[in-house]
Amino acid sequence: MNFKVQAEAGGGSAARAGTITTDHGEILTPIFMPVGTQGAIKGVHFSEMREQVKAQIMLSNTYHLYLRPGMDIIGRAGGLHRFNGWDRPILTDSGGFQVFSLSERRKLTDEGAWFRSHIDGSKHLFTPENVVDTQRIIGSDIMMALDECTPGDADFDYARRSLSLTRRWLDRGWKHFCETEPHYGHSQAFFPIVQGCTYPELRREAARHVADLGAEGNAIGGLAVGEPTEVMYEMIEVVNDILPKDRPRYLMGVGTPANILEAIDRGVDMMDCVMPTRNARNGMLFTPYGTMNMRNRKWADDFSPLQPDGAAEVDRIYSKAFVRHLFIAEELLAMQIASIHNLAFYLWLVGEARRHILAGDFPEWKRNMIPQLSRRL
RNA sequence: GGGCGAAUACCAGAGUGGCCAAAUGGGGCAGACUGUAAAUCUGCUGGUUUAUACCUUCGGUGGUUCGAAUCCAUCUUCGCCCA
Repeated sequence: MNFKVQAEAGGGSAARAGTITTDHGEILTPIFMPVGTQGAIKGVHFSEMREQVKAQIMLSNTYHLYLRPGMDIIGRAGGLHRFNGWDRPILTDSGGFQVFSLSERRKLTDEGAWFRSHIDGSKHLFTPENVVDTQRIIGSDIMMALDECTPGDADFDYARRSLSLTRRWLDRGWKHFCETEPHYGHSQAFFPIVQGCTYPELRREAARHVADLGAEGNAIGGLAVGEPTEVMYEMIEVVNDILPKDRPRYLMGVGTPANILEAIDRGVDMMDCVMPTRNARNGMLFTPYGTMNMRNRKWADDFSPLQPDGAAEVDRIYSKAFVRHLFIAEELLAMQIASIHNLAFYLWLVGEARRHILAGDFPEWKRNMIPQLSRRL
């Protein structure tokens, strides 16, 4: 994997535009990565991902694929790319987020994280090493370290101990990564993750440790997990001050359209979030002019296109009234259209950010966009 | 012409003497959703800007009763059956 910075926004902004090169193709940054937890983007075909969403890389999840269909199947398929047919880059999360989201069904030890499967209750141990092995079998272009995603409201003592565990796990995972080889002939990168909750001193310490590793890219985790948004922005600044500028920075699990622009402004290059797809399934559309709840009666006889100037074909061929009808009638197509729309919008948003960074007017553009994005139409 | 049944909030539909402003669904409104155990969850939905409070409601009218959506009489409308 290789990263080149092409332009910096300047004018008080840390935003930059770059290119990540992987064996499965190039990624123009800043980039948003649609989440396909189980190897599939819910409700969206890969042809739609390519032609309408214009996704350049997708996310998948080690925990889910490990449980189902299991590594035997993924391995025999020849890795996830072969298994699901997506030939562009794939990034896999390690299961660290499940340490957080399934907290009541897991137990953390120094050895690793014990999980009870959410599917059948069976017990499984994730270690920093076996999570690397699993991601080798998946064949993701970018694999993530096993970490504890610390809740945003953790007290200092908990956050300190949690970070210490994440750091020990990271050292072991990194070592194991360096000692093992890819299985399928394409190279794989390993991203360490900065934790530290909302405590700047912990974040700095974690960022220094991560930076010292010299990985091909670095991630910021444990944000948008309960802390105030302003605190999240502050943590991004604190961390990005330390993380190397010549490596991509990945802010994990963030966020709203406004969050994404603020993160880019602070020097983040990669982001992912379930929001565009999950909220789509729940009837919410994001647009450059605000959000729409497609179940509202006010769209019942609005026969204008979803978004006349939208990035996706669905924006022009389907009307608001029709999509509202599909949601009320619980037609599957409603969620498919909404998911394609939202992902296409997110990709449009980061694409515009990149364009404005290159054009040199990113700060003004961002300032104008932010108030619009959170309006309710 | 005769017989039977039914009329409940926006819709459907429970409730058959007090715990009923009235279950439940739908619809409507509002909110949530951030490295996906989520096509999910929460709240409101007669009025009175707050309410364990008051007022107006269960086809119309008139009764019985301390008390009626619930019982009685009658009228109206609708459905089914017999002529």
